[in-house]
Amino acid sequence: MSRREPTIYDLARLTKTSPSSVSAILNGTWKSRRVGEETANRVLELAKELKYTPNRQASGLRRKRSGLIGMIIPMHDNRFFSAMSQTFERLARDRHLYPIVVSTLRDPKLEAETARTLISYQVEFLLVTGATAPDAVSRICTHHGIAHLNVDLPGKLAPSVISDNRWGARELTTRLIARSSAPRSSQRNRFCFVGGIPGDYNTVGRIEGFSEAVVEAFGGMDHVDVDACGYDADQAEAAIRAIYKRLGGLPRGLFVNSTIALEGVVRFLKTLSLDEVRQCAIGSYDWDPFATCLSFPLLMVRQDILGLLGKAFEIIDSGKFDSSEIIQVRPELVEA
Amino acid sequence: MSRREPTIYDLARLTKTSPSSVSAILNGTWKSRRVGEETANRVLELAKELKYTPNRQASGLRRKRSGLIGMIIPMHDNRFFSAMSQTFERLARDRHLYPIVVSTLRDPKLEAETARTLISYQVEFLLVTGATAPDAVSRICTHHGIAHLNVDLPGKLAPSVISDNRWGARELTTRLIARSSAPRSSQRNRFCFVGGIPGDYNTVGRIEGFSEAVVEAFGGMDHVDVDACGYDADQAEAAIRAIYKRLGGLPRGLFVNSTIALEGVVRFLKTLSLDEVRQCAIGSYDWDPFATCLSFPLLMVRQDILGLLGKAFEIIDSGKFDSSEIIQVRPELVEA
DNA sequence: GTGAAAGCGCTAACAC
DNA sequence: GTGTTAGCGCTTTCAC
Repeated sequence: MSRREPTIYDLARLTKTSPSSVSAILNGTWKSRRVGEETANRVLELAKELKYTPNRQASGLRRKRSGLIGMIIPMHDNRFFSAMSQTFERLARDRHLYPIVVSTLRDPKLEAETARTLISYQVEFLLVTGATAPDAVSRICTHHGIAHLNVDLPGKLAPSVISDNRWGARELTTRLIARSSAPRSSQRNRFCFVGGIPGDYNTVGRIEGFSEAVVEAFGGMDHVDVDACGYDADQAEAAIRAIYKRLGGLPRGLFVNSTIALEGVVRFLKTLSLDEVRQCAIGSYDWDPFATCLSFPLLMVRQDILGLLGKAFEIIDSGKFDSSEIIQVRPELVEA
Repeated sequence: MSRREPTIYDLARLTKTSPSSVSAILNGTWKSRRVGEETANRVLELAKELKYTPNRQASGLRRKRSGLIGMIIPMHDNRFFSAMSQTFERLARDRHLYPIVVSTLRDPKLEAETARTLISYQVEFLLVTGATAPDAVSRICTHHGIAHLNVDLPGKLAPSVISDNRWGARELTTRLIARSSAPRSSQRNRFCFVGGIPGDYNTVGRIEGFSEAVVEAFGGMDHVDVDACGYDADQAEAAIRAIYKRLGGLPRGLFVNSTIALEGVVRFLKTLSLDEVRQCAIGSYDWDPFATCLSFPLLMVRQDILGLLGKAFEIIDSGKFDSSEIIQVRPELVEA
């Protein structure tokens, strides 16, 4: 327990070589250093025997890089972001970078603080995912010369890779319209949008896509039919209830902006007859495997996580962090 | 970009003090060092102006601690583990430890390798959550003198904090039995268990609890009624289909061992009439918010994540890592 | 009250 | 082919 960890000095002493040789051997750098094969083996063997573990703080300090790549996300406890973490880890490891994922709870202060802390641990790159204030993080990173980029929500001071919300929403809506049929009541012959936050970048894009599709099919759209009531099941439940009351029934189609909102919507739909619900073409922007458990058909937009992070790592690989280009990645549509 | 980051030497030079004073001031250690208030302010101000950020690799190297606490989990992309990550972060931060969560995909080799890497970054503590081979990780940690403990799945070489699976399963089953009623066919007057892996520690405990409750209520249990078919929706779907065929209908009650298995079960239940399904008392070991969307009542076991990690951090706070005690934390029961 | 200096474990010139 | 040495940026003992 209190046994000092062996260092390269110990290895050098015990194998009668020098620290520099040991270092080179351990790092596989012995192309440049023409170290004797026999010496190398001796060292490697002893290292294994002693279970030598390099001290990366020391190594990082010396070479001024840590081998760390950070990603900040709003929260772990969410299907989308946890899938991001999973894929991020894999892509980072492929590049021999050690991934650190930290959540910042949509709190701009915590975002900035986390960025600073990660920088103090000398992360080499930082992915800023779904940040509330990405530009503040960018300013910090830029000041410290840390290569970084935005994912999921764009910023103005670094490259951004985001979902093509507008395309996804348009496509989802168009397909819903195609599979729907006009209800008896012309009053209810409309599509409604529920969920999300009015100012939110993603919501804005989705409303745009939704509107485009509706206008194209119906020749116009009533703004009353868009209710960005928040990302919350209860609010969504209230929203759909209000729609139902206003129209005297369900609309021809419904665009639910997130699975959390979908929860609330379904809570309300459960109070209706299945036949009534099946008359309404329902889609959700966001994917949840549990949706297969619903008793009515549901069309979902599933974000292309590998596509998003793949593009992000392309930028990392290329080293071009200076643009503030926005790359859009199309999501896919999935039947429940 | 290439501007060298300011160090305490720069701050010392510019404020005409010494690195040691700057260090003390920046660390708030100036109780021990009786440093002049005025000097302190000068330094603090300049540090802010220059956006000085300490280099934690250097500091960690010197003081032989990193301020890092690691947790390995099987995967991010899972409700239970991602909730663990979320809570872990909070509890770690409360203790001024910086949390690093890494997934190891239930792969013993990756678990060991990850432990070694985290150790090389000098983590001060390691939580080993849901590990396939916790003892192998323990051996590595012990060798390097790293305080660590197991969570969710127990090991023999470190303290473990786990869910009381047996209690939870027994309670769930007992309540399901209480709310159920005998079907017309006596052949179907039984409870079935679906999902999980036969050898798996958690599944074993849950089957025990399930059996106890069934035996108590019915005076016996048929082993045919327990099908640990795997943690997989398709397998669970096949399992419930087989049960249905064998019994000529649904059993009196059903214990589904995980929400992923529940998905498969629901897929099958959707093919039946709602009335038929409502006749069967269904429970799931594991919680998912989406379950509120189901059209039949469901009783769920929700693991007490804060309870589990709270206990784990109690051990960390107390510094007693030498026992291999197993602490059990009771889950709670939740109505869908 | 403050400064000088040693050294944490490692890497990379540079010397031989 | 191999060893010596000077730091990386920080903390901490010790001296004044």
